[in-house]
Amino acid sequence: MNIIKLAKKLKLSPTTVSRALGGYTDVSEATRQRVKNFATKYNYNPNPYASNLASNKSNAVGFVIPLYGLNNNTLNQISYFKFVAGMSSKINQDNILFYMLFANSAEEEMDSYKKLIEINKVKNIIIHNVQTDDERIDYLTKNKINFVAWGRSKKIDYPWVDLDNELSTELIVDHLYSKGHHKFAFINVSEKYNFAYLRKKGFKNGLKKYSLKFYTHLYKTTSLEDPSHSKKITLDLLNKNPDLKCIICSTEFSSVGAIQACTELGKTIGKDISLITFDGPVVESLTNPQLSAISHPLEELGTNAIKILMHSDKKFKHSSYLVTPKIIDRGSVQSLI
Amino acid sequence: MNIIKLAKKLKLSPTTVSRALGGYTDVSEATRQRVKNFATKYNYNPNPYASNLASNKSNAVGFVIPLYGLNNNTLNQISYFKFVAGMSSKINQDNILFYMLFANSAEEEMDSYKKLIEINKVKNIIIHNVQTDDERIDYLTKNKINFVAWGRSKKIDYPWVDLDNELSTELIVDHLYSKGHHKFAFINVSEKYNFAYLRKKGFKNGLKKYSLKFYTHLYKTTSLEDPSHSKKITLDLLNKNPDLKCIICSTEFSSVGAIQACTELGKTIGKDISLITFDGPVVESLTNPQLSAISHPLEELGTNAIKILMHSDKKFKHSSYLVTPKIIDRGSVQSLI
DNA sequence: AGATTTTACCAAAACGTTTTGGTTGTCAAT
DNA sequence: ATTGACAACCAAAACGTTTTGGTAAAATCT
Repeated sequence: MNIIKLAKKLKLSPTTVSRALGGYTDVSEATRQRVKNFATKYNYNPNPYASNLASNKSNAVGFVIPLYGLNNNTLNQISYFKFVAGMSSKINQDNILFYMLFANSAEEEMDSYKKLIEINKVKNIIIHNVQTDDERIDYLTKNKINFVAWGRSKKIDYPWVDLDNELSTELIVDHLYSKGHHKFAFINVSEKYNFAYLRKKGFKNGLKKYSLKFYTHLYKTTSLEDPSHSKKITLDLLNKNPDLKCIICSTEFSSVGAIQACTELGKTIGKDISLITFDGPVVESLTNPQLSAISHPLEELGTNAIKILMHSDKKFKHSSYLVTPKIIDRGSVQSLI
Repeated sequence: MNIIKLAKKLKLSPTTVSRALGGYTDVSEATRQRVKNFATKYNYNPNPYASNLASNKSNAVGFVIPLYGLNNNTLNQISYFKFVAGMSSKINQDNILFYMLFANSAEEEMDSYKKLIEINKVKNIIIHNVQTDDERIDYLTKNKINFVAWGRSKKIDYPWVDLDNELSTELIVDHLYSKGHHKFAFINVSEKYNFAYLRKKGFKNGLKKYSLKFYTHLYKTTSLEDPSHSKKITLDLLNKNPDLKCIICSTEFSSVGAIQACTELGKTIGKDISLITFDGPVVESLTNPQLSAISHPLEELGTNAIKILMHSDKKFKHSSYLVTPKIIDRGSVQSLI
C-alpha cells in the first residue's frame, strides 16, 4: 500500500492525502478523518525513504557512544545503554530513524559526528560530556544542526538535559536525617570530576539544612575504579571513629570496598553500620547485602532529550530538563528512631 | 554533492557513475577508478534515502533488544551493548541504516519486529534467543526478510552466529590441566538454560580428553542471579572436600558468591584455592581479587552477524560463524607445577 | 449582484538515486 | 565486406513521497 493507491481508494489526490496526514489546515476535518480511517484500515505507512528524500528533512537522530577513556569500563557504558533505551522509547512513537555510532578514540568520535551529518544527512543530534570550547558545538552550529546536550555548561547557551548530582546528595542527607542519623562519613571521588564536585556541594547543602557540621576528617576521596582503596579508607574511618554509624559512598566501586571493610570488621550493614550509595548495575543486583541508594532515572533523561530535540520550536531558543533522583530503600540504613 | 553534479564533473552520465561505484562490469576499469577518485575528492556519498527508494532494497538493518525476562537485569543487557558495538563497526563502513528498538515485553518485542518491517521497510534483521517454533522465524520467512540469528537451533536451518559455550568449558579444563590441576568442582546454573547445558557438556569433554573423572558430588547448580546461594554451595564444597583446590564458576554472579565463601574461610584465591569463571563486566573490573576467566568476544560476533546478513549470496543457503572464546589469565589459578 | 476572501482540493515538479532497455563503436570471425 | 559478439556507455523511467503554485467553488462582504 502506498499513497497513490490509498488516494485512489479515497477518490482524492495524493497531495490531499499527504496533507491530511501531515496535519495541514487546508484539508477539511471530515476528509482528514476519512483519510486517517482509510490509512489504518489499509495499513498504510508512508515510506520513510521517500518522505525523507522528498522533504529533505531527515527526521533522523544521531548519537555517538565513546568506548574510550572513562567509558572504557563496561560498567560505565551501562549509563549510555539506559539513556539510549530512554531515547528509543520516544523515538519509536514517531517514525524517527535513529543512528548510533561507537567511537574508540577522540578522533574517531569527531569523525563519527561528521559521518552522521555528511553521509547520513542527519539533522538532529544528541551530544554529551560537553567541554568548554567543545569543537562539536562549533561544528554543529556551523552546519545548522539541531542538537541537545546531555550535561550543562556554564559558558555556552544550548538546550540540555542533565542529572541533578547536587540534589542527589542533598536527598541522601534528607533520607539519613529522617532515619535519625546526624553524623556521616562521605567517601567521594576526586573533585576534578564535575559530578563529584556537585555531589560534595549537595552534601554540604544538606548538612546546612539541618544545621549539621561538615567534618573534614569524615570526608575522603578515593579512586574511580578500584574498590580496594575505598576498603582501606573505610577500615581507617571505622577504626579511628568508633562512634561512626553511617557512611555515604559516591560510586558503586567505592561501596563494594566499603562492604568488604564492614564485613571484615564483623559489622552488620543495616544494623551496626549504615551504608548508602549511588545506584548502578552492581548495586542493583550483586552486592551482599543489598544497599540503599540514590538512583538517577537515565531512561527519563533520554526520553526528554528526544522530546526537546524534535520539538525545538524556534520560539524556545534553549529548553532544558533536569531529572530528579530518587532514594531506593533497600534496608542498608538503620533507623535510629 | 550529488550524483548528477559528480557526473557532470566527470563528463559521464549519472548511470555510469552509479554503475561504476556499484561495481558493475559494464564499466571499464579506467573509468571506474576515475569515478572513485572524483567521488572521494568531492566527498560524494550517495544519499541513502534516495538509493533505498530507487532500489527498493533497503540496506537497513534492524535489531530489537528485550528489556524484560532474563534481560531485565542490567548486567545481562551489557552483552547486547557489546554485540551492538560490534555490529555498528561493520555497519558504519558500508552506508547501512541501522534501526534499534527496545521492548519491555514479549508482545512489544513482536510488535517491534513488525514495525521494523512494515513501517520502516527494513529487509534485514538480526534476531536472538531463538526458540523452537519461534513465531519470529515464521513471520520473517513469510515476509521474505533476510535474517541472521544470534544463537543456533537444532531443528531449523537458517544463518546464525553463536558463542561456543561448549568449547569454553573445554578450554577452561585445558587451562586448569596445564597448570597441574586434576580435580575440579563446577558450579553451573540449571541445565534448562541451553548455554548451561552446553557448558556442562564441554566440561565433560575436557575431562575425557585428559582421562579425568566426572565427580557428581563436585558438580552443583545454583541460581542465575543470587550470589548468596553459590556462596553457600562453595562453603559446603570446601568443608566437605578438604582436598579440593579448584573451582569453576559458570556465571559472574556465582563467582562473586564463591569469592565471599573463600574469603570467609580464610583461603587466599590463587594460592590456597584456584577459581576461574566466565568473563563479564563485574569480573572484568570489580571483583577482589581479580579472577581468571573465559571471555566471549561479543563484538566480533556482532561484526560477523552483519557480514553474513549483508552478503547473503544466494549460493550460501545458510552461512554461520562460531566465535572462539579466550582464556584471560588474571592469576586466580595457582600453578601446581 | 458583484467583488473579495476563504475553503478545499489538485496537477506537476522535485528529491537523488537505481534500473531498464537500449545505442554506438570496436574487434574478430567468416 | 559483412556478421556477430562484446565492451562501454547513456536516456529515460521508476521509486513514493512532499512541496509549490495553482484553481474552482463556497462563503462573506459591500
